[in-house]
Amino acid sequence: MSWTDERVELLKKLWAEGLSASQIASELGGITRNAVIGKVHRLGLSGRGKTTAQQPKARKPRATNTAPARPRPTRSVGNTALKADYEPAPSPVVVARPAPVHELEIPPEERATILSLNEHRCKWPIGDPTREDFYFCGRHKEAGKPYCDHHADIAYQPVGDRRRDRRSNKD
DNA sequence: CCCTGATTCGC
DNA sequence: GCGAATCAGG
Repeated sequence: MSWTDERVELLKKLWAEGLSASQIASELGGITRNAVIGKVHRLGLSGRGKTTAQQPKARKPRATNTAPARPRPTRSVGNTALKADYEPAPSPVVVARPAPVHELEIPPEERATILSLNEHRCKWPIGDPTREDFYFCGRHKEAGKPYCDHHADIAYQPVGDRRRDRRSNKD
């Protein structure tokens, strides 16, 4: 992708609005946060209020010449599997109905937004996806699974055997 | 570990 | 000009 006028404008706008580089990167799509930051600097609009002012410490040595020895294994961009990749429930037998927001509180620090959601966080949706206060469970889970143990339990109840102890019917 | 922006420098 | 790699920090 290239920096078309449109994309640059959007970048300026979002940056001005205070979005983080990674957020902007995902908004623009097909770009990494590094690209965004790099562009921001080139445009001369860095230093957006508060940031970690950096001091000219010992710069890194860097490869001294045409070093092809640089291992660069397809760096997977942070939050790749989001938005479009989101799957409600892989289970063919049970529909994981997002529970109402009330009764279902995950500590804010543990919640996952579209941006912090990753391979290690539970993708159980909480709340109404159309609302701003929507979020994902986000608790740590085993890699490879979509949900944390708790929510996996709910999502995978066998159809003919699902009504097990619903206790308080909380999430 | 997750994230943030800042900087360097090979391309 | 671009942006990955790296750095420094939260």
